[in-house]
Amino acid sequence: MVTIKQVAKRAGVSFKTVSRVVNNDPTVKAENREKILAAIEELGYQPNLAARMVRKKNSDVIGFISDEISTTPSSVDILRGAQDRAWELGKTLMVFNLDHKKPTPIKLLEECRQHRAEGVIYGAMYHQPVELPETFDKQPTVMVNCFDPNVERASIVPDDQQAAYDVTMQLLNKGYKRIAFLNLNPEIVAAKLRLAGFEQALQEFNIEQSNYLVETVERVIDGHTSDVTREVAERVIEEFKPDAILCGKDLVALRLYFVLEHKGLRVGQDIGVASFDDWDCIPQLLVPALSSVALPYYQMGRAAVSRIVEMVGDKQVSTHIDRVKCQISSRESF
Amino acid sequence: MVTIKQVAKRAGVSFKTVSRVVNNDPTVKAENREKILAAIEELGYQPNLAARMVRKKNSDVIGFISDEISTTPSSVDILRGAQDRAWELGKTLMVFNLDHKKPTPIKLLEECRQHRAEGVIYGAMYHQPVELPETFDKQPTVMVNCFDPNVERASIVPDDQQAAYDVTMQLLNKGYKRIAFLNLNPEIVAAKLRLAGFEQALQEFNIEQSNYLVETVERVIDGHTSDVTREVAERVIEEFKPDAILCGKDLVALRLYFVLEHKGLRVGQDIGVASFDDWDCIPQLLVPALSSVALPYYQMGRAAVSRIVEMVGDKQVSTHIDRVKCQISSRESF
DNA sequence: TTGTAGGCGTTATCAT
DNA sequence: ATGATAACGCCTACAA
Repeated sequence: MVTIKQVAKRAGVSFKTVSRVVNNDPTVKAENREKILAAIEELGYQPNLAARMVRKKNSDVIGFISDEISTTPSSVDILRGAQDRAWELGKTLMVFNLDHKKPTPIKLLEECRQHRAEGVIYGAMYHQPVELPETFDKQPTVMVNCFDPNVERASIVPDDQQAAYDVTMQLLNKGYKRIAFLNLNPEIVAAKLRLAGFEQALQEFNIEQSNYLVETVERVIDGHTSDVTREVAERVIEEFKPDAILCGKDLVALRLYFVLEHKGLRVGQDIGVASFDDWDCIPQLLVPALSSVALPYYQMGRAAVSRIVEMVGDKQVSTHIDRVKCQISSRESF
Repeated sequence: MVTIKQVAKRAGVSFKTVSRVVNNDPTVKAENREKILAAIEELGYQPNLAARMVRKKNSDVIGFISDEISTTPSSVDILRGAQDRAWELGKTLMVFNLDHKKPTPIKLLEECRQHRAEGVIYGAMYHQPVELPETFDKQPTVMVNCFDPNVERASIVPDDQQAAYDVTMQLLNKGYKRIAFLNLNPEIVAAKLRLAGFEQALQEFNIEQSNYLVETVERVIDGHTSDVTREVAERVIEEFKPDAILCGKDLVALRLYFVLEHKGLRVGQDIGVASFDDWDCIPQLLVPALSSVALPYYQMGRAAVSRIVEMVGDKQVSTHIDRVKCQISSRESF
């Protein structure tokens, strides 16, 4: 590999002058700068970041420990956002995956520290509580799409309650009066928060208990989650006769579309449908296109990096939880 | 940060002895090893990889330039596979995303070289030709899910032709006699290869041209691809009356299911359906569950890292193209 | 404006 | 079995 000294020799100056050019120090004679830049070009010199890192105190590296994030199709956007923001700020994101049978978070954190990461981001595949080991206190840490139920830690999560409130309000404002909510497994954080937002909106409209319904479409048996959307949806439509259905995620809506197609009910006309996730191409693929509340994963990823860089700079630890607003992608299903 | 010297002081030995312990050099007295390990534990010492890298010639870093890979839900599995394999081999994968309006591949390659990456993997979101700049010749390079149409370069791609051949053979063996193939945009590599595999199987069964049909379900207008599965499927079913339909991807099959539901045709009974991708939970979500040929993304990611590590070790450049076999996930749709 | 000396944390060499 | 000493490529401080 080409070193700074070889460039210096080629350009006929001392290596320090080359260093100045590389680091944009203005105190270099234009003529020398030209020569040096030419030499750099010719030799294909690239500064050795490792050597630089040894001498300087900052590594410009941010660790990202992703708890099955890249296993889940939608939440990869967190990584994309984080990557993009890191690039903008001149930082390098070093990503480590954490799978079922894979290294512990502690091992991955050690890896981060060996690379002298200035801070560490811990991201989860879906909004959930995560108890991080104490070792995470040793450097700035930001949690994305998760939070520590015991310790106060800087966190970025989607505002699920606002999301449910907003979409329910929009349904009510459009005149829907009997809404059924096909919620996810009630144990998960998002389901709880969305239920709260849903009921909050209903209260504002003074909708009575008999005029709305909440059902779960996920059965958990032995830790395995199975989906029962079709049977639940059929029953709900038969017995409760809703004029609109809010789905816990796009895949629930997708199954619902099949049920409605089968029953001859036209989405957007005979019955309104709304959903959460706005996952990839699924909403546009459906006919009519599904209105869905987008989870702001990309923004969350960006926010996480912004936050960690702030923490590294200020040294002041602000441990508040950022709830990122979710936007409704309005289409034709209600 | 704790240095090796601080550990040495604590343990009452020279820093070189500590270095030996850290690097598993057996020539250290057991008693001293104990003391040193204890000191390391107490101080929370983590070796500085940057400093190590300055001294050693190998960085154990592999660069991964992902061309919109993480934008595409399925192909992230390439990254997962690469990460996993890298971890197994004691390497660190440094991932850089390449988006539409983002840094050029050349810039990202420079980044890799600044980190002294031992080799670079270039991954694409879907099987396609990619012309890499000449600068990629300067170090071991492996292409995943893509290939260079001009230069011979080590590449890992899915065996689309075999995939189509296998699934078509399976359809024919099960007794289907009039197969319609709803293929993707014929300009893309996968579509061409699959068509070849499809026809190869038909020939082996001596199926005449009048007894199979190939249609495109993607319209490209001004560079934008739009899907016309529904209208094409309706026409094909009406006019050609196939007993089985092979879909270019799961999302095409998904749309087809709606058409079939609408027409009252029962999948797996009145008509067989097969597909490519085996994308996430979509195949299982459909009723009956969709049989689909899985793209071996995870394996390809692993293979890419294995390959680059070999190249780094052997210095002998083998530029052949690895075609990774695709497995059929058999379910109930045919 | 430029160059020299010293040091960052580690590994390699060669004594002891 | 252990420890000085040099070296890696770069940056900082200071001197010229």
